[in-house]
Amino acid sequence: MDTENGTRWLSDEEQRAWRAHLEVSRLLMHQLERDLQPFGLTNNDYEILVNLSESEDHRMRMSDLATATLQSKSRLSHQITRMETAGLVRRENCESDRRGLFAVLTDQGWETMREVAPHHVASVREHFIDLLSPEDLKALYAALAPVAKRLRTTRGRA
Amino acid sequence: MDTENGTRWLSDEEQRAWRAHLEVSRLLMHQLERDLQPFGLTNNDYEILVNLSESEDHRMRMSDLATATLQSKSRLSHQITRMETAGLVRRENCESDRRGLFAVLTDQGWETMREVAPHHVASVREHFIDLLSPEDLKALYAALAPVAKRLRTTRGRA
DNA sequence: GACCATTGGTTCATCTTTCAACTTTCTTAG
DNA sequence: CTAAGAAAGTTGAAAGATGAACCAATGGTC
Repeated sequence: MDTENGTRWLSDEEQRAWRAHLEVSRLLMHQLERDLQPFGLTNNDYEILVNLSESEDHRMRMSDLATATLQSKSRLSHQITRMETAGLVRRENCESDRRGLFAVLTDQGWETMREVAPHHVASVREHFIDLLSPEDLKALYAALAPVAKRLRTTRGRA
Repeated sequence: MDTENGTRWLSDEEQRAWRAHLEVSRLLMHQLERDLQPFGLTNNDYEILVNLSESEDHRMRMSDLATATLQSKSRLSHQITRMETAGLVRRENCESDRRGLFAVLTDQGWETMREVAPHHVASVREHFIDLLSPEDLKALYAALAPVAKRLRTTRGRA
């Protein structure tokens, strides 16, 4: 116990690591968002496109997509509606489960992806990856992977 | 060049470090938000409270607060309005610059802070800090500090 | 094979964020 | 001194996010 009420406050080392993580994650998201802006995409849009691009037949069930992108069903539904009107994606019925829907990449969506991906990767490199040494990368992954794992399982309640 | 069009795609090592960072930052924010919810605060609220608590006289100029919390003036203005109606904060005029305003912590705001902070720290420990070894912490900071620095200066255009 | 809890998705109301327009005060150059 | 421009904040409308309520379709189970 560090203080009279038993709270274990953060040490300086802990504090600065924590604040660095916080600051980087926010600034980085903003920067990536800015770099996507010229292409008329948001980070959310892009993430959906990535998921669909990497999937069998360029399609995913709504629920799976929601899980993969860590969004609520509701939010994803709105998001897909927007992307649908933008022509990047379309909804398609599911034969085997008639409640279900697929989100499917359109040709235009795929074309957009092919055009934008290189710029996005460049942006990730410029603002993050290329600023880290190979050791940094290893250390980062080693440190964060367990955190991610725990958060993933904790999710929904702890 | 890795491919015909000259894009330097991410290696597996790079990819997984990048995705780990991404995943942690999102899950973590959600978790912290959930843990603040019982106290009726959002992450944004809490961050404002922290900034004001740590400031001289528990007050900050709106612009400085906006900069410190990486928010737009507009967003901060709305945010403070909400916190003002919640009784956590009040606006006060600035003598020396009559365009300016201070956001000032109310007694209730300070009391809230004293009550909530221990829980928040516990949450940060449980979901992040305590999952990292001292070496992890050092490595994390060493890796991220330069990234943060660059993003901070890059901000607004690159 | 009828019932009921689950699952998959959408919708509506509400709250938050964003963006551009606007007011007031300050600063500075001439 | 004064006019032009910058800086500090606010405001309002439009877009996005959240959460609860809702409607089907499914999958047991008795």
